[in-house]
Amino acid sequence: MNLNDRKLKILRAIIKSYIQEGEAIGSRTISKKYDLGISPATVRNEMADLEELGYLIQPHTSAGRIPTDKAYRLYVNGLLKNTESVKNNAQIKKILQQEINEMNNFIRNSAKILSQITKYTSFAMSAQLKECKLKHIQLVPVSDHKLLMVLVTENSDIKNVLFTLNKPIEIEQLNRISNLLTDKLSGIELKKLDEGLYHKILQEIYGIRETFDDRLEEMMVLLMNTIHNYEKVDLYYDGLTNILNYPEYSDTSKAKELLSFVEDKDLFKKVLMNSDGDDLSILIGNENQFEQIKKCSIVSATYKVNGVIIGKIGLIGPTRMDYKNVISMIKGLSYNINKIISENYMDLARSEFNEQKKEE
Amino acid sequence: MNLNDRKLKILRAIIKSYIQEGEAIGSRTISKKYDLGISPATVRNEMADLEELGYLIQPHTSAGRIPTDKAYRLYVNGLLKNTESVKNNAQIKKILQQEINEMNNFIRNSAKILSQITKYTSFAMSAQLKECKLKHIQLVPVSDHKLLMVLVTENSDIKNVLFTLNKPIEIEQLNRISNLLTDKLSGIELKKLDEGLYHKILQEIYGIRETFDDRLEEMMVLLMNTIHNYEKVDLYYDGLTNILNYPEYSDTSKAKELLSFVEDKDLFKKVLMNSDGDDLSILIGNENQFEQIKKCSIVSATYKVNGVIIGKIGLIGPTRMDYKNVISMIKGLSYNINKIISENYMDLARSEFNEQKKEE
DNA sequence: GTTAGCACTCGTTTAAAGAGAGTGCTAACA
DNA sequence: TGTTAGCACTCTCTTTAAACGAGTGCTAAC
Repeated sequence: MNLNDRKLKILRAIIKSYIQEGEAIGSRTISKKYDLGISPATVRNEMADLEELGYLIQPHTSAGRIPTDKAYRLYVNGLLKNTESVKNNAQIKKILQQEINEMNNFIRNSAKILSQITKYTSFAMSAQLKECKLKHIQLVPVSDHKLLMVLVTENSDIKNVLFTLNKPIEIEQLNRISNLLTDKLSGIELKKLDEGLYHKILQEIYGIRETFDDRLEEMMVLLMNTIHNYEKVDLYYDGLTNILNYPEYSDTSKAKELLSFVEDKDLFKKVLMNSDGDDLSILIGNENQFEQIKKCSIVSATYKVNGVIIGKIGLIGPTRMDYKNVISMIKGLSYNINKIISENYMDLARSEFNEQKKEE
Repeated sequence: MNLNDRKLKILRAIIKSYIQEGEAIGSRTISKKYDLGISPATVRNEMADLEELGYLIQPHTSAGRIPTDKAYRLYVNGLLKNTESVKNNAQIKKILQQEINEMNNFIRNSAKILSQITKYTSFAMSAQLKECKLKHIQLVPVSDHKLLMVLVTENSDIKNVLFTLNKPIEIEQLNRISNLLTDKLSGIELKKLDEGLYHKILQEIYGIRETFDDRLEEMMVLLMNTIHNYEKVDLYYDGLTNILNYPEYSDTSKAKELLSFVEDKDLFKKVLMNSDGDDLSILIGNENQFEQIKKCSIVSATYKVNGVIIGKIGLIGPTRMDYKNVISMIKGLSYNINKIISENYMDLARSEFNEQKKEE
């Protein structure tokens, strides 16, 4: 038994209907609404076949049928081939108009708008520091025994790390050390900064000036430890309560199960870090690793600087998600995000910048 | 008609029962469980009086009675007089054991633990930048046209602000400007930094060195604008889904109403900023300003550095909140937070520091 | 002032009946 | 051989009615 053209048409009709209505659909409705020119009885036969093939299930005898994860996967794969991406959506254009200064805010705002448009729960995750190359290191005094290290990566990402010192240190010395660290460490991928490289760099430094700074070694050790322990990945979500709009979660205990899962950032980070690094990743129902979200789908896209993935943005919702809309939205969004990031962080021409230039 | 001793006892019994069970309570149960030595009929008479006085209401004729906001207020005021605060709670002590480097993380963790202990939704809010005095300013290059300004306040709070420049600037110059800004602006309350003071400072600077830096004025303007527009207050919450445990919110639409309200950080910030600056603030039901949370109570405490309030931490839950427990928890928590903050950020002796010292 | 007794109220639970949607199967049709 | 009408059957959801029960307010007695 094969998926002939008619079966496909019927399946698509069922999927579309279920995505919209959220209720099992019967043969009569299919043949009437989606006029395929065949009678309910014929549709019934085909539906029985589709069930046998694993694309449909019946919640109970006298109900209609609903699509399985397998059906959604087929449907989504079909959608992905005819890649349409919304580039001119008015709401997505709002994102373009944002004043973007801080990357984090920009991404968060984008996620917020995404959830508002789609009515699903959106999220945004930054990449791990380890994946990045350093560009600049600056030490800033905070109090006598507290010291802030600002790490600027080549993607123009900024990380703050606070230290506790055992004795105060003067600003001039901080600046000298900052410059030295920047000089020696810029361009190096943080994950490569292991014991070996660390000693090599220290050697180099001592090679230049025999007795430079008694605090330098302490700083280097702290820096090393920090980078090795810095697993922190920012995770942000918005529109959590959108989940409560869907009848799937009208039962509070079901809603709680899902919301608790999403609220647990560590858990949710695992989900996202395990999803592949494709530009567009779609995980449908059982394709998810964790039990609590096996009735959900997650659609996410990456955003990049210099071709390096620096984060993910996407949506989570019920498996009967409006994939068509969601995919084109997220494609359009990530296209725009990447465009804006490169305009802003690659120091290319930027409208605002050009305007200011004229006035000089 | 007055609130005599017996009425008070009965009212307290009803409140305690309702807080625990969440269900209207009748005269029979009161007289049996809380053996006050009076019959149900007598309790009934008193309950009728209490209803007339506005302390109780009946959901419907044949139901028991539940306390009104007025009753909770009376009860809470009573609790506040006999100030007990949990200082030795094992779970709160966990907070003491945290490794605290960054203030934000420390406060967030504390809020997280608070929600885990109490099973309500916790929040933590940082104070506005404007309220603080500056201690150090450091400019850090991010890219050719991006510049990071790190502001360190006297409370050792750290704020990052990103600028877009219209032409690149060298590191040496950045450091010089940083030093100058720090020199001139440290100790000044940010909200006092208005047009007048700004010009005065610029004059002073030009007085010292006639032509110092052509970029200095640009920096000052940016700084000014930033500080004036920097309304950002961090708001964090945890245990959002705890709300779903309470029968009050077993109806998804009710849950959604409340959760959406809390999720809207701007709205929730307003609530918190309007609450008084007392060490402990309790808003019960209708005492709240916004319709969406008039069936909730909010209990919050402040935390301080140098006597200046730098944030609030607290809980939101149904009006039948376990005030007794919550109050003592939050009191104990804020006591410990303040203790830890002063130990860490006032550069007083700290155990870890002392241990390190020995090894020298 | 307190309490037992009792009629009354009203939401909740339980059971039964009915409606409705949809199916699978059979037999007839093109 | 594929398609379709007809029909009995299944199962959930809704409706209706009855019984239940918790709690009250009032009255009269203690």
